[in-house]
Amino acid sequence: MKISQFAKQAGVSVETVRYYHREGLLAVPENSGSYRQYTNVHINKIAFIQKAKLAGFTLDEIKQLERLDASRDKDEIRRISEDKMQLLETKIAELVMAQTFLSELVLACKKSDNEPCPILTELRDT
Amino acid sequence: MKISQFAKQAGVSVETVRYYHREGLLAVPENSGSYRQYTNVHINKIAFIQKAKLAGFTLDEIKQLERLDASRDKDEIRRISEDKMQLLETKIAELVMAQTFLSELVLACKKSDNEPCPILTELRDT
DNA sequence: GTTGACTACGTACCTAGGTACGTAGTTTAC
DNA sequence: GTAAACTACGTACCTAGGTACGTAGTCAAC
Repeated sequence: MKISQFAKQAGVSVETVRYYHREGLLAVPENSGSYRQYTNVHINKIAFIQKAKLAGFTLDEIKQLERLDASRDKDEIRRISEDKMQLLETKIAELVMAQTFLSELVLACKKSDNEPCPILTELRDT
Repeated sequence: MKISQFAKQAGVSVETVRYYHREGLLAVPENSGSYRQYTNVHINKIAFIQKAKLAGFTLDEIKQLERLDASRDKDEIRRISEDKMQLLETKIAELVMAQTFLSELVLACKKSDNEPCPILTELRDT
């Protein structure tokens, strides 16, 4: 299939497909005539990229995972995955703290009557 | 005090101070002689910005909060804060899903013996 | 045989929050 | 009185993951 049908099936934009080509994430398919012919191989590859993104990997890391897969370097794949989990852990903790902080402020704001909003005074003074 | 001492006390870089000036987040202090004189007012303002960042607000939103504070618009401040909490909620849920997914994969990888690493095969097939 | 849709390619632009650099003026130390 | 350090200002650059646009080629339909 040609690029626009492929992009539609893969659930990304044509520009994104080209971007992945440029970044070396997605092999450029052979031409059939003047245009590139995309196949299920490419669909699967895009699906893999999307899933790895959902798992928190960056595009660079996804490229790296592919290389390690090719070289069957299981230990390194696991190391990278564990690092990523640690990073997710940290980010989650940060966001939870922000959320807790903010929810306390909003609660205080609801309780306050005609005083100035505690959200800003707390941010200023705590 | 002059900008470099101020930046040090505020815990940001000189470039960041200037950036905040450019973005209209931090008022440019009066000159004393040829150079700007920073005071505790500016220190407090930077501290406020840092805390609001920790609470998950973007610099644009922090500017907006200041304006609403000046106009004493408590309802709008609370609305923005609740929106932000919702956004934090969503982001946290996404990260937790990524983390859960990844931890299952790493666990499967540890259990596997001489098979190919399940992390990549799962990403490919699930 | 020309219009419209599609493709390929290259380059610029976008957000967010800065960072870095070059130039020119000023102040401080010796 | 001059060299080092500091300041002000403007502009360019950075990451990440794309998006948008301009040009030129190609293909199918009418």
